[in-house]
Amino acid sequence: MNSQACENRGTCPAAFYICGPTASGKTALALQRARELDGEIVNADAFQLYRGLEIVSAAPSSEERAIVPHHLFGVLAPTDSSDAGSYLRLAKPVIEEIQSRGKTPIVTGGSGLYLKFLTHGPAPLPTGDAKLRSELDAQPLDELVAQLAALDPEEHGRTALQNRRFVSRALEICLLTGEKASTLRDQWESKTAEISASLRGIVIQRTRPDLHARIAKRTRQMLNGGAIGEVAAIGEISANCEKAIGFREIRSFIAGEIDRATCEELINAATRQYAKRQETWFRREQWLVEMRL
RNA sequence: GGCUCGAUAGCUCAGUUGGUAGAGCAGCGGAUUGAAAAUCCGCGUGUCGCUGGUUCGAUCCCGGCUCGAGCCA
Repeated sequence: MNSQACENRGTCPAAFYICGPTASGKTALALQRARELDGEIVNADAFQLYRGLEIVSAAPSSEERAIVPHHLFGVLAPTDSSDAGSYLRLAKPVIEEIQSRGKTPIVTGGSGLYLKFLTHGPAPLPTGDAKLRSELDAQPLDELVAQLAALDPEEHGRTALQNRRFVSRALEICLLTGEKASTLRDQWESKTAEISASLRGIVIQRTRPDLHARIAKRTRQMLNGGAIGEVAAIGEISANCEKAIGFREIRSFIAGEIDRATCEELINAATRQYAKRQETWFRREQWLVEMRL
């Protein structure tokens, strides 16, 4: 089906995207497609970018990586931070390089925002500023909301004002650029539809009971397969990297705060919730072809 | 065997001086362009153990039964 998608595009080798919720089987499918298409796999998972979290982030094994070329796995140190913009800067040259050799990049991952940047390009917005963010974090939410209302009434009107992250980001854009966040965002919005029309990819779908069973099985394999040692071995870690599902729970288990069964269930619940958010995200990406497994 | 306590949502529990019930967690739906495995919004999903009785009306009061915990034997 993707070879056909490729021909339709007329500019083979295009990139092919494999998306879907965590534990849905993206890694296995990517391997299969890569062999069929003589392709190479490019990571689009925010946490598989990190080194030292291979087990917790369910990164492809070294055996799997040996089958076809894999890119952007374990390229960041645990002390590094990442965001959608830096991912785009990392991934774009890699993808172009693969294409230049006549191979098809099989971009695989479940980080919706990262994929969005890759497929639809960055908005003309500034990178997050750590110093400004910590200043904004120190202020009460209603003050941030009031500031946003004053600087950019339109953005204020369409932002979820209970969401501190969204409010501070909107404010950050205004303060950093001296322009209105609403205007800058509109510039990006207007061009996304035509971009979507040129993209080819699939989103894996599974029934909830199936997905939940797969999550439970994978969590158990992780815990039995070295995840605890992996977390114990990690030294310094950035606040960004620390947010990997499983990391905090396993640390808590190692510290004796929770027992192993609780640790396992907490990881399962967090993973199920994440998977649900991913499904909601990808449901909106209408260019993705649904693939029921 | 006797006595006491408990039995309410998937789980842990609250509650109704008798008018068919609500929290947390789980779950479900959604938002989401630079922290995104993040952050935020919405939704209660129920034979109130079973069975008789009292009552206009019982999840609540009374009797019996079942199961569980504890105490005494």
